[in-house]
Amino acid sequence: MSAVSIKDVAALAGVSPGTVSNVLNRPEKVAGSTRDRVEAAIRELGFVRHGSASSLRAGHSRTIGLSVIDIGNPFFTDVAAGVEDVASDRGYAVLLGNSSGDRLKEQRNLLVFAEQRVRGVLITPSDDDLARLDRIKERGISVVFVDHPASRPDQCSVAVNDVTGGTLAVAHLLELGAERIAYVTGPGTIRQCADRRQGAGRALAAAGRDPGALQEVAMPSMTARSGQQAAEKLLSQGRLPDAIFCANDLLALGVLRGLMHAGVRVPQDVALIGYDDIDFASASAVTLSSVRQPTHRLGQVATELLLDECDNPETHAHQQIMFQPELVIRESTRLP
Amino acid sequence: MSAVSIKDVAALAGVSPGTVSNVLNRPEKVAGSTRDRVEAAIRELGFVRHGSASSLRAGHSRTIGLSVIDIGNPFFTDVAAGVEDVASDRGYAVLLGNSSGDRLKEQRNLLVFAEQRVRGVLITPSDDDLARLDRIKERGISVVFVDHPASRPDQCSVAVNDVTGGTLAVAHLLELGAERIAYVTGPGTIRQCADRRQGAGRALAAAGRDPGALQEVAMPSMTARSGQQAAEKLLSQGRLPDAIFCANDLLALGVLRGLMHAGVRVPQDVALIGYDDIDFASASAVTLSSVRQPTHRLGQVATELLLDECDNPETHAHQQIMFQPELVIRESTRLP
DNA sequence: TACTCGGACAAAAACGTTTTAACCACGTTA
DNA sequence: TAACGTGGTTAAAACGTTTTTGTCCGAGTA
Repeated sequence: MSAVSIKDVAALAGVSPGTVSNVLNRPEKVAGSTRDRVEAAIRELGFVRHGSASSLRAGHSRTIGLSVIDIGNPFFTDVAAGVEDVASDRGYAVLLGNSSGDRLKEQRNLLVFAEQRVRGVLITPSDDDLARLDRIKERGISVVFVDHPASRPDQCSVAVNDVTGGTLAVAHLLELGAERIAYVTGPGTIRQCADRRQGAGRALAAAGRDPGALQEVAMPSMTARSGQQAAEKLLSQGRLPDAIFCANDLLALGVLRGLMHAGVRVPQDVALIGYDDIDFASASAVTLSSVRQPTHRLGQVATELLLDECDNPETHAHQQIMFQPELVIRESTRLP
Repeated sequence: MSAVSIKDVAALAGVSPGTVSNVLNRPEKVAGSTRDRVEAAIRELGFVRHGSASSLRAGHSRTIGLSVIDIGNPFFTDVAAGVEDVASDRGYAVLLGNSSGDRLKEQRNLLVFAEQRVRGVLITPSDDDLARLDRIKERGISVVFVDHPASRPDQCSVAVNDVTGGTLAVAHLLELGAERIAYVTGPGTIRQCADRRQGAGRALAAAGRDPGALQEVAMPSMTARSGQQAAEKLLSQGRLPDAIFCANDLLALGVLRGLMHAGVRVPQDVALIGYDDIDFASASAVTLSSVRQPTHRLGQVATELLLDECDNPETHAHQQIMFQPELVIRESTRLP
């Protein structure tokens, strides 16, 4: 049993418990010689601080909560890795919550976070219901949005400009000479999908076309399976488009597979571009052009903002950071 | 601020704090009418228990630690999802630690877990150094191995029989009539790779062949990139094998891409099989045959074992559970 | 010499829960 | 009638830190 407490350390070092606490938390406040003695005692006894006791008294823990929509999506996995990176560096632990897009589960996760008195919460909200998050903030827990721009100036957020991304993708397709373009997307309620669609419209307008002239195929989920179904749908509708823009890479990989199955050549017959630039985009049989997001960075920066807000509440200025996406051209839009 | 404590609830309900604690933890010990009153007060005040105070006094938290080798690998992601599932169901929070295969990081994560006084730890150990884990167990923290059979009877583990898996894969290739088979694998120190190799040898022996007659290509990492390099290596060595067995799907996807690039047809020219059956295996241009592991289940069962060990220490019997893998045949080994 | 000042540490009170022992009223049993 | 449970509740003592206040001692100042 881990019976060794700060008192044991204090006794061994011949100081008071308060002094041990000081070397732990404000080493500069204690004289060098005593500090050495205490540190030696800590090592000798294998003391590790009791986080619960610490946060009970201090009023806050060294833990942050991360709530994502789908831990199975490589996009969120990359974000999580970025979060874990900097949190772990700063000695913070990460509490993981996976909502699976379910509001109830998200709610329950937030409750668990509240019980654990996390220092702050990183969340990719599954919808725009902010009242729920206000209840968290009333508890003095900071909240930072990830991959979702905050609509209010009283909180931080980190996102990537999806409108720009949509423009980049479709402008690229237009440059290839595409006349008829299809947009394979997820549910219309998803902000990312809508923003990317809007960006696509801008690219069309900039080329002197009708911004609405996009054949839209909306699927209920954004998985490879849905992508393949979308391809079948397109194939059954007679004349294929010249180019297809997919709202994420999973959809695009599915579309790619559906097309190849039908003997349609990519990019010779149809050009194809995805979104996210997940690792598998460059590993598919025909490597996938995509719109890259600084995913890992997203997680890192969000965590840094959160920890800054926690550690320097008075000087902290809320920021809504918007990254810019980047076009990645690979075989699926490169004519031989 | 979340100033509402158990005392406030007690005051409003007209009972003592101890009674509130009882309705929270042993509802059956308190009379129905008082219970109702207390629960009403809890709802009215929006009280949420202070986890730190609770675990400080109770001596244990409602938190478990999960340490994985690579959160970017879909295999581990699936495991994590399974863990999160049952932990969340039982009201436990999951602390995530990503070791990236780095022993130091793994060490640091375990320290953080110890500080948080987690109830137990789920870990896919990156090596067989058990002394480190003994230090954790001395602290009264239970440890369950995930995807790694425990070598000692004093702890639980959940794993999948990799020897069987290797046998399944190679027996299948032999049935297809393969004469010359290659094994593309990761570092030899990884137990999974070695076990799968051993299984492959058994299949060869069972077919009356030399168990060593396998062309081995060992790569430093088990990613798609490495797989592609492996394919290039095979291509440069002159005559290709009839069939290739890869130690995981990421490698296989890379090999597939490398072969297709060189105009080699799969499965007509070379049959290909991977391992893990990650989602992307069925989404690639040529769908990938693979050896399926009950990944999600692995995470679920491991968590159930851990929580059982924590909640019923006296009746708990340590178990080393070994699941059986399953062959999944897709296009990459299916002759037209 | 008397005084202040500041650095280094100690003592003790708090943080919000859980848990133990004590208590009380009220039937049941001898 | 007296002793004895018994179910329901309370009071109070923990749990291991952090933080505030206080004390001590020696150096610097007048």
